[in-house]
Amino acid sequence: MRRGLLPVVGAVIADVARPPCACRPITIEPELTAFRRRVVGRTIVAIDRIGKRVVVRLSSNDCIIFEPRMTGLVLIADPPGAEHLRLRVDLEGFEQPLLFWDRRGLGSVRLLSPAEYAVRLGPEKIGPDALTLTAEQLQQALGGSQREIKPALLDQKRLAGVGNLYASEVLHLAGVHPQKRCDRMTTAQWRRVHEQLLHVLEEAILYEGSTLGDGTYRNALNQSGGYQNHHRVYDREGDLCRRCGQATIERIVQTQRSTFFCPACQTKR
DNA sequence: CATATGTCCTGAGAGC
DNA sequence: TGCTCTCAGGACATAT
Repeated sequence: MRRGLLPVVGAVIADVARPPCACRPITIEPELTAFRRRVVGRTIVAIDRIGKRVVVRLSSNDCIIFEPRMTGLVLIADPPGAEHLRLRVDLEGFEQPLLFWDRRGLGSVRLLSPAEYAVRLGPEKIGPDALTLTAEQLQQALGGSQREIKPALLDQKRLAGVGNLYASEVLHLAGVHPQKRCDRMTTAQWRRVHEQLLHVLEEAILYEGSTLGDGTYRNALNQSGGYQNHHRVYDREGDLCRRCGQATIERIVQTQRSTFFCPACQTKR
């Protein structure tokens, strides 16, 4: 999503509007009048990412934080539908505005000053990023926990950027059972989890994400991803494991979230 | 402090 | 066919 938005770096914001929407409004902070006053005329100097959020850095040093959650999209293309368009950011000299579209409306858009950013998205709130931390940092972040590894991988305060789908995929390739307790993992197992964390995320980025059955995820140009065709366990309950070719994929629930795994490839030991 | 649970939202799909 | 019900999961507030 972030990479697809890079073409708007250098653009000047001309206006911001909240298109009329029959659905319940999402969180936009501050309210639109103040939001507009602080962004119109500013230049987009960078598009960054912190954990799962898109960070649009402005020449004022303020940042627009897009938090898409499951169904939110940040687009520089026509959205998937006319409904559920939540915010439009017009750019000088650009045909296409920057859009925030969110079918379920659990996402948000926030304009943060550097001081607000430091508090709300500081290291207390967002842990080291999954794409850049070392195996030692991963073990340091989660190794002392008594929780099961799979829910621990989703704790954004300790490790940023891993979602439910990818947690299952990573553990399958690492050969680690999702119910394995963090404090009972060996250093070799942490190294394998770290290795597959990078591998899965980099591959998923290469394929532009996973567009599941409901068709929600699209890249910044409103194109489908392709990684769903490479899933080894996610949403494959009852199907044959692609790794061992023997066992079938099982589904369990951990802290209210689905987990998929192969009972043969992923040992509890 | 460390974890777990309830909540928000909409539309797809299941089951009748 | 059309209705109701369940479920999907990311982050945060609240509970244990």
